[in-house]
Amino acid sequence: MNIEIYNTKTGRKSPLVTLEEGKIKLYVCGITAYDYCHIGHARSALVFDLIVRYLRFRGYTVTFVRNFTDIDDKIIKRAQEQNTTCEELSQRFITMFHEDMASLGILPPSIEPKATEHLPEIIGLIEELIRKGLAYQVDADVYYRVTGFANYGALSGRNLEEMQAGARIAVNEKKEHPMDFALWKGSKPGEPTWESPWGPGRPGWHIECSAMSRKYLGNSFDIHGGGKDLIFPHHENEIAQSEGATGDEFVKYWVHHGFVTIKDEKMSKSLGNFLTIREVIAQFAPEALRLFIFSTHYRNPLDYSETALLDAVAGLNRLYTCLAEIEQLPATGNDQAASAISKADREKIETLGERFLKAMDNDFNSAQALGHLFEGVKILNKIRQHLPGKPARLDLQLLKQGAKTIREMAEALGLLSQEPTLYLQKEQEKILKTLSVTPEEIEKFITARTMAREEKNWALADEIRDQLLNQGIDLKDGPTGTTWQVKLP
RNA sequence: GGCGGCGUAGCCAAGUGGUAAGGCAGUGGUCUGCAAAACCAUUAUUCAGCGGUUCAAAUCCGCUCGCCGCCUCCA
Repeated sequence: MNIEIYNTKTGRKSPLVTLEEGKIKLYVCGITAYDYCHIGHARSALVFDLIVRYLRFRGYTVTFVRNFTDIDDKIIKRAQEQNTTCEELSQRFITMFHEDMASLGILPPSIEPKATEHLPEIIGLIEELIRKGLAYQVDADVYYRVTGFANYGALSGRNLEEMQAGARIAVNEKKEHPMDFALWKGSKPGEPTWESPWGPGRPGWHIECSAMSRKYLGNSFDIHGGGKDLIFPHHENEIAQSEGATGDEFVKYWVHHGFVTIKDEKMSKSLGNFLTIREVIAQFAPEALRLFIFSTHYRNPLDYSETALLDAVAGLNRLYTCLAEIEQLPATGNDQAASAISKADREKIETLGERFLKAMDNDFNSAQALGHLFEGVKILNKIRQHLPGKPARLDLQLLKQGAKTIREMAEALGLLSQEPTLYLQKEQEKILKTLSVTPEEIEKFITARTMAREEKNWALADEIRDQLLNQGIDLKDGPTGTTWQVKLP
């Protein structure tokens, strides 16, 4: 089995062949630190968390670099508005970002470089480009000369003529070509400044990623990722800078994920339709958000809604409930009894792992992979439900093995890592806290109801039950008495 | 205007040439005094529409309609 990856550059899926046997070098464009992260950022982080976890699960050694843009126009503007420094502002939101990532269960990258800590590398790279005739200075600015790089537009499938025809950008008279972009910007008064051969200034946006990826991963590396909106101009410009300077192929596989939408529109600040990670996880468990995001293939758009998250919570409960039920099965079974499991079901469980891997190997198709897991749950539940009083040893073995496989596979996605019974208990407690009844009160109601039931006063018994149900408590009459549980969503 | 993507059941979503995974909701059932919970079963002769290629198409090709994104900062 081999992993296939969709490459934006070729527009096709192709087998993953790494530059170095068994090793993957991965660079992902991180955030510009000037505001709270929204669920679009969460998707980005989760998608690459999935890719890193899965590649490691498949045996690769992954070096994962994700940068912070901590100097840029937006940061300068926001810092001025808040009457603070760029440094303080960006550091504050980097801290917030780390908090968000921790609560989402995102594995930390191997390296998290910041633009402002790599000025020597950035300046060096710009000098290299000037030397090669791929950049030129105008006043205090330095621009990249796009006409000097033959492949400009190859990643995004455009050419310079087309881009000019539909250009919505105001032409900057200082530039040789309208598509030339800034590598270095001379600073205006009051802005953060670094010394450079072109006078005091600061780096343009794209150059930092070229400089930092080269420093930590080399001239060529395996995978570069980000949101689809970064294809142009950001990643196009990175290629021009890096390949222009080194002459080597910059990146082998370009991986871009789709957007999170709300009511089918891209989340954006201007539309005001974005939700922060904090807002969402205040309402829903991070693991449910993870399941929700992985339930669609990473390249497709994903529409956020409360209903969709509620569905994910229900799905998570289903998975954990199945695992918890199987845990409670007896450890030993009847050696004499014949298996009560059909051949088809046995096969489905036995091939679950390989079917899961096949789906994930196919461009990280987590939606399909999760489908297999849910199918496994369905079969496991069916088998367990039909288990005789003294189940066959073989059948118990299959159930336990199936549950183990489901957990192992799910953990490769960062899911189902909690103890199933503990998870369910915690969910109960969490909801119980929001209800208006206490466990003591519930017990009192149950005692009263049991008396009513003994007197066959069904009307009163049902009234008590309905009352509790209204408050979010389900009663369950069993052979050994009445138990209760919080109604899960 | 240029480039790209999408349209599969009430909703969400896989499936990219061999006869429609999975989840949520609904319905029926097991259980129960009746319920609830849990579990099981079931739910698309059909994949936006119309043509074409093929023994065979949701999958390939063409056209039409609808939605979205990029081309400016953006995950």
